Amino acid sequence: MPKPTFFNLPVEKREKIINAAIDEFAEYGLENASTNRIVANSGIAKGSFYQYFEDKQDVFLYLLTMLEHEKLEYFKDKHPSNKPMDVFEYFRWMVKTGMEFNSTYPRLVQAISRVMFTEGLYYQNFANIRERSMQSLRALIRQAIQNGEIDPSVDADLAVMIMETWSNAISSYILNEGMKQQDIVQWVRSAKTQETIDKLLYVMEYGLRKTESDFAKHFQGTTSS
Amino acid sequence: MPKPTFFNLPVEKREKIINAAIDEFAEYGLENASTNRIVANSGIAKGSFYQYFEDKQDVFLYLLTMLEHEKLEYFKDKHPSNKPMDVFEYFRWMVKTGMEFNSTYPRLVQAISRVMFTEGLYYQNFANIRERSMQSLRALIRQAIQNGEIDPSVDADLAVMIMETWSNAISSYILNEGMKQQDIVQWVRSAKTQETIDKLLYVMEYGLRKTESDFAKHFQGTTSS
Amino acid sequence: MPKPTFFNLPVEKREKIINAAIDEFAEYGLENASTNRIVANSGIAKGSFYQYFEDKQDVFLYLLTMLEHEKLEYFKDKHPSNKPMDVFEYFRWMVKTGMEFNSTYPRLVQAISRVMFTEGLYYQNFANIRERSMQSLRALIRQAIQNGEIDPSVDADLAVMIMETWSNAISSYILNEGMKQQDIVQWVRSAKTQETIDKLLYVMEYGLRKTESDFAKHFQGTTSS
Amino acid sequence: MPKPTFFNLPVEKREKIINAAIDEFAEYGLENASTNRIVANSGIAKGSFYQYFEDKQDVFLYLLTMLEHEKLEYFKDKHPSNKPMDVFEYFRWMVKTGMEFNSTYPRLVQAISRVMFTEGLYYQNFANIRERSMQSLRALIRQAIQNGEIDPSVDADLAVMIMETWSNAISSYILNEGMKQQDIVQWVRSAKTQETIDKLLYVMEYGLRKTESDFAKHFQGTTSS
DNA sequence: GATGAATGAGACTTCATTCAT
DNA sequence: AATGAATGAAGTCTCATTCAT
Repeated sequence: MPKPTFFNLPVEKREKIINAAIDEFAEYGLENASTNRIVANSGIAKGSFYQYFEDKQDVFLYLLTMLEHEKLEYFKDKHPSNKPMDVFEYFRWMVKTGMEFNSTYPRLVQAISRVMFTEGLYYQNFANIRERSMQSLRALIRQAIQNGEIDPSVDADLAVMIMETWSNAISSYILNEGMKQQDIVQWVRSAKTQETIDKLLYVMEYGLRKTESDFAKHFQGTTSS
Repeated sequence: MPKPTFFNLPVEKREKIINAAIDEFAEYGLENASTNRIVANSGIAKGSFYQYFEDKQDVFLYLLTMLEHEKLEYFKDKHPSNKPMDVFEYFRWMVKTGMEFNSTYPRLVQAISRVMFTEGLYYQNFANIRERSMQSLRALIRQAIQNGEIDPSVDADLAVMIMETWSNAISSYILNEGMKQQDIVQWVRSAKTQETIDKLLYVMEYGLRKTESDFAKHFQGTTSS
Repeated sequence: MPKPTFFNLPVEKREKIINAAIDEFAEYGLENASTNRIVANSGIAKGSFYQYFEDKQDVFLYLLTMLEHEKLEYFKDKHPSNKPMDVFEYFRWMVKTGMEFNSTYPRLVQAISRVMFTEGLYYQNFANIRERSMQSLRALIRQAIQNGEIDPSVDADLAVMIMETWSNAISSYILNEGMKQQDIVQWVRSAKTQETIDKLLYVMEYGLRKTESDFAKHFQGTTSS
Repeated sequence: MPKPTFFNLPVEKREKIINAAIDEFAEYGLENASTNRIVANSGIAKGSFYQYFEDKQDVFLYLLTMLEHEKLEYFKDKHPSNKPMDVFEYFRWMVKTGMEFNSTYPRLVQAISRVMFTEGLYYQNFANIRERSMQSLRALIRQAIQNGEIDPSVDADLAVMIMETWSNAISSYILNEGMKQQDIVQWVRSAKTQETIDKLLYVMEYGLRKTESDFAKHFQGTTSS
């Protein structure tokens, strides 16, 4: 985490540094990011960087908490407080709200995705964060299986993996396409984009949902650990 | 491609170099791979490396063609020649055979996946290879929609993306889990692993397959370009 | 041009670096100059070199501007303001003042001459500088032909080439001999050296000067483009 | 000098090697010439090179003797046996025949000039060769002064330097211009080129020749060592 | 005699980090 | 608190030369 000196800086300067860092990570990843370029693009001195942060990774970790914080705020505002939702409705709301959020901070999301996907596995610190967000999804799904919303013959762990995969896939698909647009926020909220998301989610949901499907017949008595 | 000098080397030496390269790419990706470490782990002189290859990327490209070649051989042997299959049966066969193949060359597959996923976007050369393999899948799916095997209200491009996503997700899931096992080949062929794959494929298939599902009702008249 | 960091250095250090660079270029030329040796002889770290300069050529370009600057200053002081001079008097003054200047900065001049003569042709940057100084000479000579000071049957371009050749020849002759002397400045200003220069110039002048020479008879009606 | 193995080679192979070497030296000079490229362009093995020659310099020295040999042959054939000539006539004949020779072996001459001018000073071996050719010129001039053909107030050493300078200047001027032509041999022998050479020589000659010039008056009683 | 693989020194350059001012 | 010069390790790549086959 940044040192106190960083938070004593005037907001403008802080933002300049953060933006330079975001651009650097988005472009080069964490390992290949150059602190030299970051300070050059921030207009701060080399030494100052090390008075604000421990090192490169420290900056990145801060971006990560920034993202978490912003995401929390964003979701808090949008939470459909009183409607009762089944797990798929909930997941759809989560994914769609996530997309909206991503389109609001596209560079930040891009930078962090870039690093998490490519180098995240090798940094212990990141593994923890990933694990945390997975656990809440797993709890949700266990509940859904108990509620009879998800076919019980589908393994809970598999279901988590499936939903996580979809969440990531949709995210990166939307972000990639969106970066080509002029106004990404508007594009994400457009009817056509929303329909695309709906279709993707529907395909997933239809595969998972408990029906009088053949699923049980196919896999009866084989539930895995 | 490697220079002729490389192919004149004794097999042992060649394999030592290749293995060192695979380990390096698997661990660090392409950009961050260190030729210094490769030569150190190969037990060859720094100058020798450049008598065998143009540069780092040259080595990687060779691994790529190696993989393509081995995969082709592997699939050729296993092709179920005379059975008529629908697209899902075909896909299931492809994915399963792919898994088996991957478990036979796990390090190589891991190294290449690592690079292709994370840095592939930035190298024009790789984009072409990726595009080539996507096209055959796209043709397959167009055919399947015409044959009435896939719900036509699902966009063909989306279906490609969905199946590709699944293929990748299953691959990396199996590979990750498999690397923890003692005998990865045996583990992949075990009944339980095969069942897991089946479940994942089934969920996908059930989402996509043309049924009297609500899919058409949901999205009728909205088919996008 | 050097980076600002270079000019912030204490004078001593700057001179140590510059001297090491001059020695290196004088000894090895530009292409073969070794930054390794330069830093070793400067007593600076390898990385520091690249905080002061872009690269080798950057250092050399700086030496070039240094020379131009010093030369300008030197000539400004010595300009014989009010005497009217014909082209040969002017050329003699220029050459002699040039020799004096060279003897003041012999190593620098030597280093730069070395590079300009041998590698100058291959660097576009240098070609321009050379061209610039030639043009003023050409203008001078055209004028002299019009004034009847130079035999018009000598081609103007040839005359330029002749005078340039002489200027260079005298320069390198004097510099070579001078480097063997203890006190080069004093040696250049000695009566004997000055007489040698006079003789060389005289031979050239006598060949070019318009007289009732046989020149016109030899080449009448044959003036080439 | 090349080892005996070299001279046992079939002529074709020998020429291929020599031509590759000439091209390399002409392009890169001696220091920067790459034996790697020479063997590549010769189509011979790396080791073979060192069975034919000691090293790079050995090849170059051989080119030098080749040039000397060819030049001698060329001049022998063309010698105007019975005409009595004064020193200037002789010099003119020498320069013009030299030009013709150069145009017959332009690449070889170019390669050697390139190296001799730029790096020759630093190789002791070359200094000797240069000295040898200068001595014959010096003897010629001493004779000419005694014969009363050259103004005795011009120092003999200076006269040598002057004539050598001219010889070089004309050589490089003609070679440079000639390399731009389609048929360099024809171009050198053309009336116009010959006239240019004549003019240059005349200017030199007129400066040096003993006349009732002011030269003696200018420099009387000052003859230097 | 011919080959070409092997070698390690040295080329240029970038890097993250420290520390005196 | 801010600066930016200093550092040397590590990066990729080329080189001339040797030597076992």
